Amino acid sequence: MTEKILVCTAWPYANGDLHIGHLAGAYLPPDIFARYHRLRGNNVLMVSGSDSHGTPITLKADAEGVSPVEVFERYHLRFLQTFQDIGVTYNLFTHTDTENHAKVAQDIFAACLENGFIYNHTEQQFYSETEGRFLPDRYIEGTCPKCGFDGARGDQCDNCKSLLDPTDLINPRSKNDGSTPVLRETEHFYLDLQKLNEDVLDYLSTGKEHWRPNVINFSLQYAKDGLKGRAITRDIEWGIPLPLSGYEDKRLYVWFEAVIGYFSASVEYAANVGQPELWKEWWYDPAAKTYYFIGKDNIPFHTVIWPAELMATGRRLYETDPNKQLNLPYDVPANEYLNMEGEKLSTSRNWAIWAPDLLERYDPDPIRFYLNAIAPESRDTDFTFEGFIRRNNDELVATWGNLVNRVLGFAYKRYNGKVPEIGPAGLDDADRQIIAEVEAGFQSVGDLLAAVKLKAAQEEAMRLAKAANVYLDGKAPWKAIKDDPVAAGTSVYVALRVIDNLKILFAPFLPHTCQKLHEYLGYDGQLFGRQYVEEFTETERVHKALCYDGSLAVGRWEASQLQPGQSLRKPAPLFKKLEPELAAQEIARLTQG
RNA sequence: GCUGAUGUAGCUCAGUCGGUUAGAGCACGAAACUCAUAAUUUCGGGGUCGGUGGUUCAAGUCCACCCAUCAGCACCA
Repeated sequence: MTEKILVCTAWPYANGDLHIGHLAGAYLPPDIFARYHRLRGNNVLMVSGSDSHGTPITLKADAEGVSPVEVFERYHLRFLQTFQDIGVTYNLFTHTDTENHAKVAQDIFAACLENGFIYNHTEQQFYSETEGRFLPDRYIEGTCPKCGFDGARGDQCDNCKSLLDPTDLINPRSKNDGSTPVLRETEHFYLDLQKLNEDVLDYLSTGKEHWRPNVINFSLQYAKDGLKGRAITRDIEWGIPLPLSGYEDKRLYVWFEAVIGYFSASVEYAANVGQPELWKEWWYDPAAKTYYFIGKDNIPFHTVIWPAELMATGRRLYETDPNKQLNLPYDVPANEYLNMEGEKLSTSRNWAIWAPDLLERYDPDPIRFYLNAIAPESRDTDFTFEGFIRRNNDELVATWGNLVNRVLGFAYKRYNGKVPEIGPAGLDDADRQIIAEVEAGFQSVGDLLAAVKLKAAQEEAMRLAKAANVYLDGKAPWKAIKDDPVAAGTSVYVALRVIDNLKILFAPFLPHTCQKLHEYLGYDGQLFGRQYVEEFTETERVHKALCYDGSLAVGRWEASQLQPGQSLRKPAPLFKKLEPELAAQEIARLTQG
C-alpha cells in the first residue's frame, strides 16, 4: 500500500550558516527518513525553507547596515548549496518572504479571527520618538532594578540573570541612539490558546504512543499547566502585514507565521509542479502521516501552538468539503542537542563547525554516517573529531567499505569483470542463509527507519555488513579458486548479491556512495532523484528554491535480483581512511577561530 | 525557583510485565587468515547500572529524596 508521508523540517533562521548541530538534529534525520520512504515507493513530500523574518535577522541587518532582505537572501543561497552538497533532498526548500507564504499566513490569521480565536488587547510599550517606532525589548537598555547593573536588556539582565519587563528598567534608553523611549499605548492581537486548551489536551492524549517520551511528556505538561493567550502581532516593519485595514504598521509575529510555512510550502510545491490541489493529498487525507523534525527548543511550537493554530482555522482552509479536516502532526521526533568536543555549540563564540566549511574538506557520506551515528535522539551527544575519524576508519571503511572493495575487486580481477555464474551444484546452506539474513534487513532496517529510530537502523545495516564479512571468510573464495574456480565463483556471486542488497539498505544513510556502488555493480540509472535550484517568479517577487525530481529514480526497497554474467565496472574504494592527526589539526583550526 | 527529559563498560547505545553470573558495536589484548584501504574473522579482559534510603523472596527495572546535564517557563523561535 502506498503511504502519503509529509516530512517537515525546522525552518532555519537565515542569519548565519548551518552548523553540524543543525544537520544532526534537524536536517539529516528527515532526509534519511524521506529517502527510505521514497525507496519504498511511498508518496513523499519534504518541505521547509529559510525563515526570513524575526529579530535575529533585523539585528544582524542593523549591525551590518544593510537591509534584512540582503541578509536573509545571502544565507538562503548558502543553505541551498549546503543541502545540495550533503544531499538533503527537499521537494521544496523555499523561504517565508514569498507572496504565497504571506497570503497563506494572512488567510490563516483571517480564519482564526473569523472563528473567534483571536482577540485584541491594548498595552503600554516603549516607543522611540527619535526613530518613530516601537522598540523591541532587546533594543532597550537600562539599569537593572534588582542588582543595579547598568547594561541590563529589556528582557533580561545579563549581570544577575533576572528576567525583566522593560518597564522595570531604571533610566531606560534606546540601544540604537541612546534616546529615552516613552511609553505609548498600542493594540495587539492575541491567539486565544486558552480557548483551545481542551482540544489541544485531547489531541495530545490520544494515539501518541509512538512519540518520543520527552516530546509527549513535555507537551502534555505544557498543555496541562494551562495555556495563555499569546500576542501574534508586533509593531515592526520587517514581516508580514495584517490583512486588516487600520493596522498598516503591524506585522504578524514570526512565531505565529513561521510554522505556517509547512502549509504554505506544500501549497507552493503543488503550484510549482502544475497541480495546484496536490498538497491536499498530505493535508486532508486522514491516512497521510505528517512528521516534524525539529530541535528540542522548538517542541511546544510544534506540539501545542501549531496544532492550536490549525484548530483555530476550524481545521479547514481552501477546502469547501465540510467532512475534511486538516491533519495535525502525526509525529514530532524532536532531537536533543549536539555538543562539540565536550562543550555546547556557541555561534557567538564561534564554537561550531560550519557545514560549508566541513563539506569543503570531507565527503558528504562519512559526515552523514557519523552525524547519524551520534544523533541526539534521546539525549545530548558530543561531536569529536577523534570520534569522527575513528568511526570513519574503524566502522565505515573497515566493515562496509572494505567488504565492498574486497568483493568487487576480486570479482572484477578474477572473473573477467563480470558477475560470476552459479555453479551446477547450486547454492548451499551457507549461501542461502546469508542471502536470507541480509534480505531480512528490508524488514528489520525498514521497521526501524519507519519508527524514526535512525541510529538503530544504521547499526542494523552495519550488523548485516559484518555478517557478510563472516560469510566471506568462511567461504574464502581466494583459496577455493585455486582448485575449484566454479565453486568459488558461486560464493563470489552470493557475496555480490548480498552487497547489492546492502546497497539499498545503506542508501538512505549513504546515498552518494551507494550510487557509486550501484554503478560498479554494472547497473545504470540513479537510485534517487535529482536536486536542482529553480527560480520562481510570482507577481512581483522572485525567489530561488531547492527542488527534487524523483521521476527517474530507480532505487527500490526490494531484494536484489542480481543476474550472473552482468558486466561490472572497474571498482574504486567508496571511502577514504582519515589520518588520526587530522583531529588535532581540526581542533587547532577551531581554537584559532 | 517551577515543569519535563536524560544519567548503564573509554565512546555510542540495548535492557520488554521487576526474576538465573547486566548485553551489543567500536576502542583495548591475544590468536587465525592474507582477496581487501594493516582492512577481515575468532576468542578474551573491561561496568558496585549518577548518589542515598525504601518497597519486595527478588530492583538497572517500582517509590522518595538528592546530585549532574539539557530544555521550557523570556518580545528567541
